[in-house]
Formats: sequence, C-alpha cells, structure tokens
Amino acid sequence: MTPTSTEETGTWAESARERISEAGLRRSTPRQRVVDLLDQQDCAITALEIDARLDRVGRATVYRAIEQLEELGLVRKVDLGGSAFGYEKVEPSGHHHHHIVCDECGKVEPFEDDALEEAIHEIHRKGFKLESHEVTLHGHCSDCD
Amino acid sequence: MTPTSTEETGTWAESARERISEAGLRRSTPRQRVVDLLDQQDCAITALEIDARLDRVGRATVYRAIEQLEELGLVRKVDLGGSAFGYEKVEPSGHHHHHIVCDECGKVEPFEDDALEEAIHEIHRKGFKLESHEVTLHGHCSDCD
DNA sequence: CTTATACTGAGATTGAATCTCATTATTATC
DNA sequence: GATAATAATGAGATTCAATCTCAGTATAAG
Ligand SMILES: [Zn+2]
Ligand SMILES: [Zn+2]
Ligand SMILES: [Zn+2]
Ligand SMILES: [Zn+2]
Repeated sequence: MTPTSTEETGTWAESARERISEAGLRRSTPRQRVVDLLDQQDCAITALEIDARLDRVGRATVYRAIEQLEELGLVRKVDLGGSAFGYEKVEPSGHHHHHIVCDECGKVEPFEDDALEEAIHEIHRKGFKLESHEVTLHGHCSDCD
Repeated sequence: MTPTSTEETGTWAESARERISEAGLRRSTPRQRVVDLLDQQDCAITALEIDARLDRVGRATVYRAIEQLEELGLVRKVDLGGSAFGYEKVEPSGHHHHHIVCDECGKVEPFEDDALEEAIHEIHRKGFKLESHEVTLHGHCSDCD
C-alpha cells in the first residue's frame, strides 16, 4: 500500500512546474532538480544544503532558482536563528506551519495553531496590502534547560 | 510641555546598566555608548549603523555589546528582510511591537496587536519552555502596489 | 598606587550570498 | 531534424555582514 504515501506528493512540484512555465522561464534540468529537492522536504532547508546535495548543479543556479521561486510565491524564506536562512515550499492550499526554535542548541520544530492564524488574519494595516507572515517562537528545549 | 516626552526615557538604559553590573560586566564607556544609542531608538537599528554612528568605538565592541545585551534579554534581534539584522531594546515592562515589511521597497513599520499577543500567549509546546517570539507581516506598501 | 584582568579596537578572517562571463541547453521556427 | 535566438548554467571572483586575533588599555578591587 504505497500509493497513499505518494498521492499527495508532487502537488507542489506540479504547481511549481506550471507556474515556472507561465512565468516564461525554461524548464531546465538544474532548476527542476532544485524544485524536486525542495518538494521532498517537510520543513526548511538552507541554500547551501541544497547545493551540497545536488552534484553538478552550481551554487549560483541554486540561489537563482530559490530567488525565482520566492518571487513566484512558491517558496518562503525563514529565519531559523542560525547563520543561514532556510527555504521551504509554499503549499498552493495555503496550508502552512511556523517554527519554534531552541536558542541554546538551535533545534527547530514546526507547529501549527489555528487561533494564531485567525488573529493574524484579522490584522489590517492602512497603507499595506498584507500577503504573508512569519512567526517564530523562541525558547529552550528540554535538552537545554 | 516637554517633561511628558522624557519621563519614560531612560527606563530601559537604567535597567540595562543595572543588569550589566549584576552580570559582573564592567561599565566601560564604549559599552555605555552602545546602550545609550540603542535607548534612543524607537525601532530596530543594525549593528553597522551603530558602528557608523559611534566614532572611536570599534566594530568588534559593537557586536560584542549587542551579543551580551541579547544574552541578558535586554535586546532583541529582528529579521527585517534586508541584508543585515536589526536590534532593538526589550522594555522591562514586556511591552513590545512587531513589524510589517514591504517586500518591494523594504519599508518597515512597527505595529501592536493585543489579540495576536493573546493567541501567542496561549500556545504551549511540550518539551519547550517558550520565552519570546517574533512576528513579521509581509506585503506591499501603498507606494509599491 | 598596584595588581589582576576584563575590555577594547585595528585589522585579518570567515562564510553566506551575489556577481561575472564564457559556455551550454532550451525553445521556437523552418 | 537542423538552425537561430536567447535563456540558463557554473566555476570562480567578489561583496559584505559578522566573527576572530591579539597587543595594548581601562576598570575595579585591595
Ligand atoms: Zn518549516
Ligand atoms: Zn501562519
Ligand atoms: Zn521595531
Ligand atoms: Zn508579541
């Protein structure tokens, strides 16, 4: 019974492929490989991690691909407290999570909270058209108390 | 009627001075100058901006002072989308704000929202002792629509 | 004042991110 | 399938925020 585990996989990658073509960008192999690797992750990954995992794909290409995906709203940049930023896919459904970070050891855990989302959704600011948000909770994990 | 505008000024700088001594750190002039400059700001300022505004204070000292103030919980690091991080004082009262950023031009505006704070306050995560949080809203300002 | 040592700052170094540009791959047209 | 136009690539150079080094200095205790 493996089909269940794969039926939702590819949803983001597919929409990403569509949007890339719609934007007039070519479907090059290196870019596809970045998309596929991001698709496999459940949470954020750094640009240099992507670069390290993709042999034969240049650093510049990885950064350029991320930048384009970000502009297309397909990828979100997140500050996880470390020295580099993380990037994670943006589901077309709008479903997403935020992060809890241990300031001591750097451990990151994703979390979801409906009341939080509702509170954020209610915020309106004159002179600003809000499009996304980032929430990071900081603290200490049980290993670091 | 100027007294009203200054009566609350200095509260943070004072508590910072106390905490610095309590922590066994010396009250050196360069560190005091960093504290005073941070005290004057209503929102975040980058380390290099502090360095640029303080002649005769070295870059290393600025970064070290910020690091120590951060560890003492007197300063908060915020990602404002630019190339460098911003730092702002943490009021002893707990009163604070979050940020709205224009992804187009980089403009940053502080905002406060009680319902949001309440929602965050209700979040509990097993295995984590939460201590602070960062919220950033992204969008486009009226100049960039 | 003297001593012990925390602190400082100019400059070197690191490392994530960006840029350059000659070469290659993709797409449209024939 | 071949051809032309050009978007995309990647090795290496470059930028710049942030960190590190270490000899000299300032601070605070006695
Ligand atoms: Zn995540
Ligand atoms: Zn959310
Ligand atoms: Zn602020
Ligand atoms: Zn808050």
